[in-house]
Formats: sequence, structure tokens, C-alpha cells
Amino acid sequence: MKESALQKLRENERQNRANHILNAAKTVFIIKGYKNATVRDIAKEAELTTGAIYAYFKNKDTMYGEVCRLVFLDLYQHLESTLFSKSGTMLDRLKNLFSAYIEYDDEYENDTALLAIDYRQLKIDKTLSEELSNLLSRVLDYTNLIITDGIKNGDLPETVNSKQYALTLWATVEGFLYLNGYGIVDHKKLKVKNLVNDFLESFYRGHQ
Amino acid sequence: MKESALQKLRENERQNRANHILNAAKTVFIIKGYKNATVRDIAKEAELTTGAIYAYFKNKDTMYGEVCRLVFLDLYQHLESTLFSKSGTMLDRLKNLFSAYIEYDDEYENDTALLAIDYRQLKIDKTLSEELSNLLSRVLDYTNLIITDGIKNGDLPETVNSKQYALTLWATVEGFLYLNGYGIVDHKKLKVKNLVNDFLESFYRGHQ
Amino acid sequence: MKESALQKLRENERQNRANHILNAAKTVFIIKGYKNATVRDIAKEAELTTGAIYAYFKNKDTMYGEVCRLVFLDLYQHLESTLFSKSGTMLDRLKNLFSAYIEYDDEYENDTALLAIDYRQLKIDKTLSEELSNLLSRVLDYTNLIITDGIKNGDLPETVNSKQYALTLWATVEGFLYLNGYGIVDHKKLKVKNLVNDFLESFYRGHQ
Amino acid sequence: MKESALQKLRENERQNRANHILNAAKTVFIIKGYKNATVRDIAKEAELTTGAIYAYFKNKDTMYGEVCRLVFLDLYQHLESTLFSKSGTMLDRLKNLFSAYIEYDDEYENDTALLAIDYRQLKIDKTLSEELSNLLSRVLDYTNLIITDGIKNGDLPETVNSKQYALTLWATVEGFLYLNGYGIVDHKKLKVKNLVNDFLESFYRGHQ
DNA sequence: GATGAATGAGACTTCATTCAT
DNA sequence: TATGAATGAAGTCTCATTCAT
Repeated sequence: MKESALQKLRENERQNRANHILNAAKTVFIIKGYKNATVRDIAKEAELTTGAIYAYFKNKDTMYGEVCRLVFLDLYQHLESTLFSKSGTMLDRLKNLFSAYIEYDDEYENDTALLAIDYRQLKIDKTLSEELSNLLSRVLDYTNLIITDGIKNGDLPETVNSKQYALTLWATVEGFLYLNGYGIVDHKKLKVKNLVNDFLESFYRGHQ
Repeated sequence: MKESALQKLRENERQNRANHILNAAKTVFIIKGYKNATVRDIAKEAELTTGAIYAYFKNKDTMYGEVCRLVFLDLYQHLESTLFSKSGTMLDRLKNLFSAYIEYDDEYENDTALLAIDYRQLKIDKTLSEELSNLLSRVLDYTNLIITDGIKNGDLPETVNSKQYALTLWATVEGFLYLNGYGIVDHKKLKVKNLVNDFLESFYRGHQ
Repeated sequence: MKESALQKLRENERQNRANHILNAAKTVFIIKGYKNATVRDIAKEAELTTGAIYAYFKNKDTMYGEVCRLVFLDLYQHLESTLFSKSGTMLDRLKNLFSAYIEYDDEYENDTALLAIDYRQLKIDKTLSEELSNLLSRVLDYTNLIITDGIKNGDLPETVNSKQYALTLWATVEGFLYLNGYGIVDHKKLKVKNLVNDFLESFYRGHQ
Repeated sequence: MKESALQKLRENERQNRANHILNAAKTVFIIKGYKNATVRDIAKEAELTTGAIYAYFKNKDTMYGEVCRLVFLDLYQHLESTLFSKSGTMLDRLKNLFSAYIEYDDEYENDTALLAIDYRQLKIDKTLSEELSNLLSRVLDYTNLIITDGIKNGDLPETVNSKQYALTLWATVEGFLYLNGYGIVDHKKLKVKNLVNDFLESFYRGHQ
């Protein structure tokens, strides 16, 4: 029993340190991008040596993948509060969901996309790779949920294909963030959040 | 005078060879991605040697930037035929424009995005960098043109902000392509082109 | 006095643990070879941690050397039973000796050679190094003993140089094992033991 | 035609440089042993930089394998002169063959064995690995040839199993060299060559 | 004594870039 | 201009060894 408690403590410690490294990695990857970030950079950021890193992560690519996972999980935690407040109209719920999404993206300096961008080129375990794919598509599920609710409530006609509707919404939001990332959205006048809200309304009207 | 003609000839020759290399680079970058493409790969594809490349391009990053430019220019040539046929409704013209855009993306196996993705991390001349930014936003101008025409023709109410409308359309299309690139769009049932067409219609209806 | 008894006990305890580690090391070195065996591997095999190892052994090379010594000591214990049964002809005694040697080698899957192979490249104390050299040549002494007995008994003419005779026998046996280790001896038809026995007879006949 | 000639010239150049590197590697491997030799050492010995090495050899292990091959090929060139002089008795021919073998080994400071020792642990192409195995057993074929000749000529009775005879001879020679490598053969009094010659005679007598 | 996290040197390897020919 | 060998810096990763707990 004692043994098991000790083990748990140690495992916890280990997990903490791994997270510490992962956070350092996140910082570095966001600042320098995958290509230019070196393991040494990450080690320095974590106040460790290169070798220490490898006690926790198999290699750079895996770290990158894990950072992506972390960001996704963070994101979903951020979104879930919004999601499960079933009060309000469908439109409000969608606005809330995407606002939360956009806020999160803002917080990480528009680098959600940057992070997620090409994990398919990485040498990572299939398990992790698949998990990332799943996580990537989870927003869709969230959105879909709200929309099917909307159809049930009569917010949208029954003829609406909820999956396609959800996909379209998400595509637009991702698109805005993507363009915003390239500095194409004029920050002074238009903010992504407003753009999305306007879009949600027009698109909604188009389905009445 | 003669000298100048000769010079022009030489300059032409040089330009041809540079283009030849650029095409090889495009091929390699699309297949392998920026990270994994080596200058040697490009040289081999161009049936040249490493050293020769450097007579035409300052460095790998510049080549990558130039490839991006090439792709954009190609794209715009592809789009322009569509653009300037001012016949048809606004909706038809938009559909044509984006169809052409999507077709082009298909042709390059969804790697337009892949190519364009992070030229901001590259060490390239400011000139080139700015040109890429401009090119990137040119589709917007195209779209905007069609929409202002639409407003003039009464296809859309005058209250519509054409820039925002255009931005939204483009965002959605980019978003679809982005998601499609990640395999999130179900290819068997939904095609990007149909998704976009459906979207254009709903969005249009939403503004009546 | 009491102190000394306690000390002895402790020293014993320590010796036991060192032997435990050494056996683990032997296992790992035989399976993985010196090059590929890591101290961590050994620690794991001994159900200890890396650090603990260093309380007993100065470094990896020393461990390797000690393993070699252990193997030699084991070997000689294995051989000695044979040796001191002075019954039988010289030829029989030699056959018995080498049979025992070969059996021992078999037991460790032909890795006697693998173990002994290059302790001279190791960073180990001169004492240990010299001891290994001595141990290595001890078989020679054994063989020599039997042969001088044989000469006394008239099994071999007095003109025979016993040292050279012994050296030759041993060389051949080692050679067979070495070739066998490389898979050069055809296992199905010829077994090392038979080859050695045949050899011993022919060589013996050649000295009559 | 000219092109092909140029290519041949270049290929030659390349081969020369590869050989130059290989010789440097041989030197380093012999002095330091596989384990302690670094690619940097080899590069320095070849008066090149590390990177240059990799233009010629895939990796360290492959270089080691190639060095082994080189040594074998050299050896066989050295032996072949001897081999094909079919004059002399079987015994003389065998003495010549093994003398040549031993001389070669001497020349390389007893490191034939050292080199050949564990190429099976290396990460090398199967092709190379198999070639090394073949080369390793070629001496056997040579020996066998002389012995079958000997049987034909009546030097040995027909009942002798030539393969076993050959294997035994070779085993003994290898064994002597092996022991000699460990400093067990007393250099001042006994020389390997003499030991082998004496052995060959006794063994031969044992088969009459 | 034992732990195991951390160190730090050094190994192998890759590749953009240069330069003598 | 073209060649391609060579450079050299940087990268990823491994592991014997140390040390605070």
C-alpha cells in the first residue's frame, strides 16, 4: 500500500515535470515554429539539459505532437463550459461556442493553426497521430450537437443537413482565423469575433 | 543597340533556366514539403547539380518563396478567364470563381495551402515577402469586384459591406480546403465544390 | 573482535550483492554484447537502479572485466573436477578436459569468446587486467600438466616439447570454437566435440 | 563516348577517394578498435571533415564492414600467388599458404581477427554482411583444394575427409593467431609460423 | 545504501552553402 | 556557367556517470 502511494507520488512528479517540459516546448514552438525550434532551445526554456528532455519524450516530433494534444485538450476544456449551458437560442449557443474558440486562439497568438498545421509529416506513434486527428474533428461534434438541438427546437427546418451545416460553420471560422493569421483581416476595423457573429446570423437567416 | 539585344537574349535564357529550376522545386516541395525537401532533391529533379542552383537563387528559402509566387501567378491566370466574363448573375460569377479556385487547388493536390503556409518564417527579402502578402490577398480583390458589381446590379442590398462579404466568402472556401486537407471532409458524400456552392446560396439568401 | 565479525558480515553481504549485479551483467553482456549493453540494462536485470551499480563497481568497463573473471573462475571450477581424476590414458584425460571446456562454451552459447574478446581495450585497473591475462592462460597450465604426466607415463616420447604440444591443442580448440561461432562449422554433420576428439587422436598419432 | 570516358574518370576519382577514406578508417579501427574509433577520428586521419565521409559511406558501421572486406580482399590477393603454384608436396603447399596468411596477419599487427570479430553486431546491408561471411570462409576453400590435390596424389589416404582436415588446419592456425593476439604465445621462443609448420607435420604424420 | 533525475560530453548524421576546377 | 566535393554548423539522440534526497 505504502509502496503504491509512493509510486503514485513519483508518477505525479514525473507527470509534472513532463508537463513543465511540454509547456516550455509550447512556448518555443510558438515563438520559433517547428522548423526553427531546437531541442536545445526547449531544454534551455525548461531550464534543463538536452539529455534530460529525452527521459520524458522519445524525440522532437513526439514532443511536438504532445504539444498539439495539450493545446487541443486545453481548448476543449475551455469550450466545454460554454457547450453544456443549453440555455439560449441555437444562434446564441453557436456564438458562444465560437467566441470561446476564437478567444482561445487569440490567447495563443493565433497559433492554434500554426501548431496543428502539419503533424501528419511528423514521425510519431500511430496512436498519437490518430488521437490528434480525433481531437481535430471534435469541434465538429460539438457544433453538430448544438445544431441538432436547434433542429429539434424548430430553430432550423428539418430539411437542414446538420453535418453539412456544422462543417460549413467550422470551415468559415477556421478560414477567418487562417486569414487573420496572415494579417489579411484588418484588425482595426473588423475583428474575427464580429465577423463570425455576423456570418452566423446571415447564414442562419439563409436557412429560414 | 546590338549589345542590348544580346543582353535581352541572355536575360531571357537565364529566366528560362530559372523557371526550369523553379518548376523542379515546385514538384519537390509539393511532394516532400518544405522541411523534407533538400536542395539536392531539387537539383536532381532539375537535372542539375547543387552548385548550379545557387547561380539562380540566393538560397533555399528564396526558392520556396519564388515557388509560392509562381503558384499564385499561375492561380491568378487560371482565375482571370472566369473573372472577366461579366455575364451571369453575381451568384453564378462567384460560383465560377471559387470553382476555378478549388479546381486549381485540386490540381495541386490541396497543397496550395501547404505551399503558402509559412513563408513568414522564411529568410527572404522583404520585397518578395510583401509581394507574397499582396498576392495572397488578391483573391479578395477579385471577389470584392464581383460583389460590388452585384450591389450595383441590385443582386445585394446597398447596406451590404462588400469587403466583409468578400472576406467571409473567401474565409469559408479556405476553411473548407483546409479541413479537406486534413481529411475531415467526407470525400464520398460531400465535395468541396458542392459545399461551397450550397454555402454561397445560403449566405446569399441570408442577405436578401 | 565483535566489530570485526560484524564487518565480515557486512563485507559478505556486500560481496553477495556485487555478485548479484555481476550475474545480471553477465546475462546482459552475453545477450547484447559489450557495445550494446547499457548500464541501465544491467541495473534493470539486477532489479536495481543505475546509481546503485556504482556503489559496487567503478564503471562499466570494470564490470565487464569482472564478468570476464567470473566466467573464467566458473570455467575452471567446471574443469577442475575433470582434471584431477588422473585415471585413464593421457588421450582420455585430454578428451575429458576439452569436452568440459566445449560444454562450458556451449552452455554460454559460444560467448566465452565474445566475452573475452577485447578486454584489452577497456579502461580497467592494471591488476584486473593482469589477472585476466593469467586466467586466460591457465587452461594452458592444465593441459600442460596432463601432457607432462603423459610423457612420464610413456604416452608420448620424451622429445616432445610439452608446452608447444599444449599450446597447439588449445589453439585448435579455440580455433574450432571461434569458427563455430561464425557458423562455419557445419552443425548437422560435424560437432565441435567430435572434431576435437578426432583431432586429438590424429595429432597424438603424429607424435608416436 | 567522351561523356562516358569522363564519367569513368570521375567514377575512378571517386573510387580513389573512397579507398583513401577506407584506408584511413582501417588505420583508425586497428589502432583504436571499433568501439573507440569515431567518425571524426577517421575524417581527421583522412584529412577531411566529418560530413565529407558521409558522401562516400552510409554510416560508421558500413565503413567498418567495408574495411573488413578490404582486408579480406587484400588477404586473398596476397594468398593467391601462393595457391596457384601447384608445385611441391601437399605439405609444402600448405606451409606456403599458411605462411602467407600469417605474414599478412603480422603485417596488420594481428588485427585480422580484431577486424573480423563481430561484424554480425553491425547495422550493415545484408549484401555486405553475406559477402563478409563468404569471404570469411574462402580460406577454407583454398585449403580444401590443396588437400583434395594431396589425396589425388597419394599424399594422404583416400579415407581422409578433406573438409574436416581443412577445417582442422584452419582452426589451428586461427587459434594460434588468436592466442598470439592475447600475448599468450611466447614471442621470443616460439613463432606462430614455426608452430604452424610443426603442427602441419605432426598432423600430417598422424594421417599416414 | 538506494534512488533516479539530471548532467554533459560526445556520437552519428544531415544539409545549405561555398569554391576550386 | 556548371560541377560536385567539401565544408562546417547545427541537429537529434545516447549513455556513463554524478549527486541531492
